[in-house]
Amino acid sequence: MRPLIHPEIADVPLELMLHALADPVRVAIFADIVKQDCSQSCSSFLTVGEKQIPKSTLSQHFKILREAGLIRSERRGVEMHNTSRCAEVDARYPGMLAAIANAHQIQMNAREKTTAKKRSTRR
Amino acid sequence: MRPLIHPEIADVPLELMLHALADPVRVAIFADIVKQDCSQSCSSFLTVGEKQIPKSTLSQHFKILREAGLIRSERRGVEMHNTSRCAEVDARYPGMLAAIANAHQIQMNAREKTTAKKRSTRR
DNA sequence: TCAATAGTTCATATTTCCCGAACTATTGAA
DNA sequence: TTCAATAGTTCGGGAAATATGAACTATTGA
Repeated sequence: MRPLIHPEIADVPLELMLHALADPVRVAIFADIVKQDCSQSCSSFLTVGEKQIPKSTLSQHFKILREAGLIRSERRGVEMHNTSRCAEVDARYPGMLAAIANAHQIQMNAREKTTAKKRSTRR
Repeated sequence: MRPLIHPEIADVPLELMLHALADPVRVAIFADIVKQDCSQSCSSFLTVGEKQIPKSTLSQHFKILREAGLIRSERRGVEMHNTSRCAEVDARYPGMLAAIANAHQIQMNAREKTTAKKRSTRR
């Protein structure tokens, strides 16, 4: 099993970061890791929203976030300890990750509202 | 020839916007349109950086930016008039596009420096 | 009416992505 | 130590998304 790759932020093209966040599952995972910036095992994301994510897919998603310099993953016994690298990224690209995480939250809130409305009108 | 689509910002998933910007050519085009927020024809981007972009590819790129709600394209005679929709996006997701455009600029500056260094060391 | 210019659409070859199956690594128990 | 359980990774191949040449459309100016 090859070692995990954690690139220097300076070596990550901006597009790679944006690509990593340009997926509903990954941006949700990332926003979650940022919010409660303590450990987060991979398997705690086997369901994201309503969706079930297969283990192998999840592993790929974490790899993409990792190699985009957005998170750091360390083994802690049998499971993984994932933390965000926000501070490092922020030093290079100020405010970007915060703005994206914030946007994600805004979108979630907007969705919450519309699904609540749908429920109340029996749709 | 079917009419161009300009969705409401509220109808564009955040991921679609990020996806649109997660490409080196598109983020360069977008940053340029934002910077000098006057007209920018499509064909003014037939070369981006060092790269030659085929016309058909460029057309796809503009379509993706447009349908992600990031730009507005209007016909002006024989060519296209592209403007950013930053203000509208900003109303929903404050600061996000500015932070990304800024990040792109920072990356460009960093690259400028390293290529200058390479040139000076005869590489 | 025609040629020139700017962009779009279509077809398809290529690339990327998803996910089941098999594998690896760590731990705790027998 | 061996074994079972748990957490994650890797691999392979089918599905989906991209890139681009060729053909097309729309507008203008001669």
